Amino acid sequence: MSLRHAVLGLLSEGPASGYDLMKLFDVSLSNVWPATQSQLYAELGKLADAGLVDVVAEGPRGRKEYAITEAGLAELRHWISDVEPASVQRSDMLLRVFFLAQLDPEQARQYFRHQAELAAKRLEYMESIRGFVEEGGDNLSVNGRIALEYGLRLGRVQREWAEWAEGQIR
Amino acid sequence: MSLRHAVLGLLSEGPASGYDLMKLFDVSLSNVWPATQSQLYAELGKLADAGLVDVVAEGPRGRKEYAITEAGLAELRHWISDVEPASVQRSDMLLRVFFLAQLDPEQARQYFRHQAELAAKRLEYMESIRGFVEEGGDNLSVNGRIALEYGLRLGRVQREWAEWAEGQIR
DNA sequence: TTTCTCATGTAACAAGTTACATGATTCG
DNA sequence: CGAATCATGTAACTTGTTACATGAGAAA
Repeated sequence: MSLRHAVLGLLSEGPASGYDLMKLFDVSLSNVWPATQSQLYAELGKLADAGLVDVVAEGPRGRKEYAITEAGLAELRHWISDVEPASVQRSDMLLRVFFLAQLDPEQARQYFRHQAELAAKRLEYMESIRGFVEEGGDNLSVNGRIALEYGLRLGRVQREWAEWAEGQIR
Repeated sequence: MSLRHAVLGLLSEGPASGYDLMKLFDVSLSNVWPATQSQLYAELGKLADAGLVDVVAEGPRGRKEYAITEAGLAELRHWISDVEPASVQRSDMLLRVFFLAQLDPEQARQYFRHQAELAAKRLEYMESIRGFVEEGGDNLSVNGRIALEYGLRLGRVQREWAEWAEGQIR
């Protein structure tokens, strides 16, 4: 049920339309919780049915502006502090590692080299948006920087681990 | 389509029944790719329909033993070396971080403290299975140790990051 | 003989993906 | 006027979760 809370979280910063949320998602949450446009609109409908958000205004082109309700805020806070985050995170990158014996050693080393490169690229990307996010003083930016720091640290261990792993293949 | 390849990967080590695979999953892959029993049996059926595995023996209690086919091995190798792993990994733990402004500062610090503790517990758990996995000389164990090393390094940054983040909340 | 483990499956539902459909308004 | 952008939605499909159903064979 995390998409639901992602939407509630964005709306906790102020009212927005589905279209607004979509764009907001793309520049913020999509790195930790991707969502598609159709998923978003469907979720807004369900959220409204459940009374966690309200349609507070209707604009041109059928635009509907949503705002979080008291019940929605309560649900959001409850989710943040009382619900345990998922303990296992799926990784098809690590899944492949288990089966590397199906490749010959040089290909297996290549796999790790490639993962190291990808991690390096992600690091570069995160460094680049760091300057961009640096400015925002809003809640999302402040906490987004904490999340970004996680990404940076994660990227570094990924790169180092992949380099180490390459050396493990004899 | 990763479950499919997880099953192919396990079968690449030798024939097994759905029941065998289930137990194997629990002690190995479930940490990087959880799957339920019903998912497994369904996938085996689809895999057989697609000609990537064959039923090579039938035993007591309706037991069916599956073996990977040449086509299955080819598909597995192709997936490992030619298909890019997913670039974004969902994290509802990081998602919550974006919305921490909804809690008061002490609660937010508590959140990070709790995450640091969880990371420490996971580290302990991984240290404990490390000795256990240390022995196996089979392919799955050798590469499993490389995956485990990833888990250990990840756990350490998670703990350190959470401790750092706690200090960021003013 | 009763209980445990082995063993496979179905059904209902929730979540996520991909593609398509449609139309209003704004801007150059 | 034509193109870009704004704006919402539906449909088909795949993947994952939860719960239930059933029964054979082994061991106590």
